[in-house]
Amino acid sequence: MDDIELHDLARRYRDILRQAVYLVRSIDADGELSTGQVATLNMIAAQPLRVGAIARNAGIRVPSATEQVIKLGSLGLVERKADESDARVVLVGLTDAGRSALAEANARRNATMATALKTLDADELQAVAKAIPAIAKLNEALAS
Amino acid sequence: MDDIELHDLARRYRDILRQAVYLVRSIDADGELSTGQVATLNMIAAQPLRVGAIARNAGIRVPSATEQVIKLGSLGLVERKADESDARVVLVGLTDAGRSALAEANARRNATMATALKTLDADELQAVAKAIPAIAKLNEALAS
DNA sequence: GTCCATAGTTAGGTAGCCTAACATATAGTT
DNA sequence: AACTATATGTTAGGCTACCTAACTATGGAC
Repeated sequence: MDDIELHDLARRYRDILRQAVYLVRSIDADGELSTGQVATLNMIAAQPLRVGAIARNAGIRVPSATEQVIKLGSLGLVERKADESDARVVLVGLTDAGRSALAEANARRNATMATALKTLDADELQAVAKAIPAIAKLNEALAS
Repeated sequence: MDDIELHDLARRYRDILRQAVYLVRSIDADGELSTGQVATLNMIAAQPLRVGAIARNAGIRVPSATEQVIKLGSLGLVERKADESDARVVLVGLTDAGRSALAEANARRNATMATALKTLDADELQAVAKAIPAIAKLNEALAS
């Protein structure tokens, strides 16, 4: 694929992405938890993470992550634990309430998306499914 | 495609989209114009729009659009004109400076995206290209 | 002409990000 | 062991972009 086509693809991809960004935000606005909050909860679902790791994964600075953690903590969704081997470290994990709030939020968001996906025909669904790994790779390339 | 698969696709699609949202923001952060500002300028590139139309297209409220227009106006990128047939209406159009700033911003963003696209192989590029119309349709479905 | 609807602005508030400055803990050096 | 440099978070203060509520001015219906 030559440069001209590549630039055209870039333009078209950016166009739909811009729209999608807005839509994701509006889907998320339905619930009580913001996009960023759900993203943070998802991150620590598998195992507790330090504040710095949350910041890095979310693409924000450490003080912003601290803020988020404080907020989520005051909502009772996360808890802060000490790291046994390093007293500087704060480990942030889900509470039971956090776990169920996350499950609910994810379910609602996925359901909305699934409903939208139903409007696509089989070929289009196939196209989206096939593109996902490529987009994931693209995301990685953009991240660096 | 049955419901279970659909929900799985929804989840995976939401995952990469969430990442992409963050990346779009970080790409945009490189320039002097914010994501929203460029989106607004793009909107009025073809023909001047009223403040209300800008708000609707951008998915924001009218007062927020007013703010944006004021900001862009003070940067000399847009100009406000009266509508001849309705004195309540404010038409917002690009100035020459706005047009060239927009071209520059788009070029820079597309170039960044094109560079990232170069890391994909032919099959992956094909997959992205094919998915774009489907995603556009999906966006429409989500918008309603 | 009165009344309601529409277009936009102004005022005031909030969420979520930022940088700079700080406190504390660890690790490395002598 | 003491001294210094590095790493982890928090606090303080500020900015942008959004919001709702209240307002002004124009337009349209009756």
